[in-house]
Amino acid sequence: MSTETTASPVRVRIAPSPTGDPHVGTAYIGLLNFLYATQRGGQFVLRIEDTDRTRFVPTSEQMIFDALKWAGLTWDEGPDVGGPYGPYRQSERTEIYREHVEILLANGTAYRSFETAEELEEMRKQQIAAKTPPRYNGAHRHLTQDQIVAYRLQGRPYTVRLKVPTEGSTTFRDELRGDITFDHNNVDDQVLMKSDGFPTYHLANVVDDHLMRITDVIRAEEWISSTPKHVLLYNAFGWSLPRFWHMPLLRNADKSKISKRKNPVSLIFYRESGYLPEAMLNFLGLLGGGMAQPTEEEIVSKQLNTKEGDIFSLAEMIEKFDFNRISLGGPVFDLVKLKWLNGEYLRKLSPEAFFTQLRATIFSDAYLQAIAPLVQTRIETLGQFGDMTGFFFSDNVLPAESIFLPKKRTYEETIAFAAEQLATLEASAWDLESITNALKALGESKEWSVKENFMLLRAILTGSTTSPPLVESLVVFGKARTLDRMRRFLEAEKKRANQRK
RNA sequence: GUCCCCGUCGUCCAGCGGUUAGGACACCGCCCUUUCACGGCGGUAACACGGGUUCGAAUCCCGUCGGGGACGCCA
Repeated sequence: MSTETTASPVRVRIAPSPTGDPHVGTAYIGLLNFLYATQRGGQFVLRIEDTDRTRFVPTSEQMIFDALKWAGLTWDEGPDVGGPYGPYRQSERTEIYREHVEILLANGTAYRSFETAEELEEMRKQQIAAKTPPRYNGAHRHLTQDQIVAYRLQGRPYTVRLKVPTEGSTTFRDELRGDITFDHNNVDDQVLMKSDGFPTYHLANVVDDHLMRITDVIRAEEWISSTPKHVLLYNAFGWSLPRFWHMPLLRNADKSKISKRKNPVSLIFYRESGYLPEAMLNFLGLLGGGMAQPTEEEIVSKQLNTKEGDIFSLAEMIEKFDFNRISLGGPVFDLVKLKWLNGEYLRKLSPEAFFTQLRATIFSDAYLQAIAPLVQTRIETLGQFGDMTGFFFSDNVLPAESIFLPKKRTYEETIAFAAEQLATLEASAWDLESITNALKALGESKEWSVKENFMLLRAILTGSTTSPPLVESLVVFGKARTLDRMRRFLEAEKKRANQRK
């Protein structure tokens, strides 16, 4: 693969979107970018891609910073630390994108498109029904100047689309896979600027990568099929291309792209559940190859236990991780192996350090202080504290059917309702009032009494019919762990139901 | 459906034309042990299939099949 050195220093970036909890995939790609830059004495940039106002979550950006720092990754430039190529938040760069869209409009590589979202949706539906590839039909590619002026005078909203050539193809080099070619009739006229004036990923990404002097785009494999659009954009601006490295996608056990339905994907979850960042990083470094296994001689000379080949620090990854070793099959994110690794790290700690870890996370003063008031009014001896709060400190809480099933409900409707509760909590802000209101609204719409509603959730969360106040407990236990517990409950019941059949 | 990517034990990796196909997790057994875990020892288990190329193919080529991704005014 390419080993040529460029005159310019290596600059890479990760570009997460603040749309929810920081994702384990962001940490994975972040680690890879970090390693690549560090190994080459380059810079690692963090850019926040917050151009989708409909999915924007205000607390998310800070969580991304915190989670990446927790994992042990640091960046040289970013919204929080600044840098010479800022701003590093795309919502603060809209003027830049607007100027660049004008360039494309002027040189004829982009055009205005006046269809509404509804019209396009209708078109897509018809195409899918007709089993043809859903693609923009190019209706407004050749509007006359008069028509465009007329539409604009009417105040009709418009998007700006990339004018993909009708003939020919685009070939680009993927550093891991070699040349990849896309025929232009398989490349859609991508929207570059939405009617709200915000750019789409494709435009913002290319413009920013160029302006921020990014030399290597290291991102997930899911971007391969939009890379020709990006290449066309670089060409339209007359810019030179960065190198593209598409990393294999993390997978669920069934090989589909990793998703929160089938795996805990929130880094917050791992932090709050007591995973060590070193173990997480080590595990991510294991996925996709990259780290050479020790040779037989090394095992002998360094007296390595064979399993030590799987255990390595960030420093060792910086030293040894080799991008040309990466294997292209999407690795399954295997929680079982992560847990084993985490256990290895935990056991290696000195007793003092282990205790410190415990006190910093699962038995932190803050956590205990939040829990204490929930039991004080109902406690008789301090010794009962554990009895009343065990579920806060346990990982495996699975209620028996006799506990969770309401008297007047069937098993099926109960499981269905629990799934609704999960969806509701997932969408809810994590405070007493929001959760209470969301849960009650759900109960009303499905005609579940408050009692049935809350008792079911209580059973899932605590494994018991008695507990400290439910919603207060939820708040303290945290969103990430609550959702995980509910998903595990649902998963366990699904398995149980299948076995009964 | 169309395009693109991928294909070694259940899972994660080794293997780069000649290996009894190796290691780790998981699983099973034995040892250690008052229990459980840790630790130690051992075991089950894979080159998707079919054609080439070659003296020789897990390794190179082609096809088939299988898996995945993309096809949004999401990223």
